[in-house]
Amino acid sequence: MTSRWKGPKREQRALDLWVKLARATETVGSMLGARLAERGIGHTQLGVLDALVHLGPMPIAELGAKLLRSPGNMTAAIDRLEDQQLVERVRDDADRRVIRVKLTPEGKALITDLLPGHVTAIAEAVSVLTAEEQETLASLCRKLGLGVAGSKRDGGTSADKGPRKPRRKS
Amino acid sequence: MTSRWKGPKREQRALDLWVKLARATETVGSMLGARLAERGIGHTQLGVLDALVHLGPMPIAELGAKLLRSPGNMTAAIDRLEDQQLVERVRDDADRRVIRVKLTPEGKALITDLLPGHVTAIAEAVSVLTAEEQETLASLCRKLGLGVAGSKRDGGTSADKGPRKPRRKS
DNA sequence: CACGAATAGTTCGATATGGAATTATTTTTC
DNA sequence: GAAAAATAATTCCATATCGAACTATTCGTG
Repeated sequence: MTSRWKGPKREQRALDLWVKLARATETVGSMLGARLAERGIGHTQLGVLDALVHLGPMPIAELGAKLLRSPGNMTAAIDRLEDQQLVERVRDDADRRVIRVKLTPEGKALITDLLPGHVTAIAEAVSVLTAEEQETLASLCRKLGLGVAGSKRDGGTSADKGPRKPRRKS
Repeated sequence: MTSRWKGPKREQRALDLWVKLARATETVGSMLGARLAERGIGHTQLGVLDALVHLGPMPIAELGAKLLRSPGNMTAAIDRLEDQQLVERVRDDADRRVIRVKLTPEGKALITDLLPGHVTAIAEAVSVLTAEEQETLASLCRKLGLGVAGSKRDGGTSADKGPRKPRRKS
């Protein structure tokens, strides 16, 4: 989008970068997504299963923080996993507000079965780049991601934090 | 997701790259999305308005091809733009199957007003990288995107093309 | 020229996602 | 210790997105 921007070179460069970055991510992402869809799970659900198998049962909020997803989204994602009997919700006795999400044997079996192929697919997708290029790309992405996320935390020009969301027409 | 993968180095590298690429894109994308949301439009809708203002009225299918979106998605996106009176549908007389999407004066005003700030936001977001880094990143993303998209076109191991979508449990 | 294939859009059902309001349960503060 | 503030999760609403089925129209071929 927004091709041929007739602004300063600095903006042309930024725009060009953003278009290519978004395209590449979307292309790889939808390819991986197609694989996962065959097993009936999405990116976020994979993330949940992966976190659970590697780190053990954990509260929903913690999963949300790790995967950068909203609470409502996590509830929905876990609902679907629960529908498929891949995870179960376990109320925490110490703090009864929290619910720990736990892999079922089926869930564990699925993620164990799925991960190797998923990683292989990623490796294949990025194999158009040399090892060195991959490392360069990863490093630049890291810098970019951290930079943007960091400046988002404090870079605001207005110092207040009150809710100021204009409600769109119903 | 899928941190600490204990596979071959090649896969570790690929996984690390994918995680960082996806994160960076998502971070920048949601930041830009927040800006656009204040004006009531999403990424795809911006893409539509942008294409129309730069290239003139065009059929829905053409927009879909440019923006890599499904037909159904385009219909929905244009519905919303039409609700806001930013575009209008014009039936083509020569070929009555096609509908040309056309900017309204309001739509033209909005996109004209919106683009400069959008590009500035992108430039700010990527400003953590030097000009050279931006160019390197863009070039690697281009190579990656083209490589994956290209191999997707022919890389299939099975030569048939029949519909073989296993229907998930309703 | 009629019929079947192709093409443009839409509709429908499902998942994905965020944000605001709500409920339940702590924790904090006076 | 009770009211207030904070926190965990859910619910509700709107948008986003895809794929498959469907409708309308055009094209291609015998």
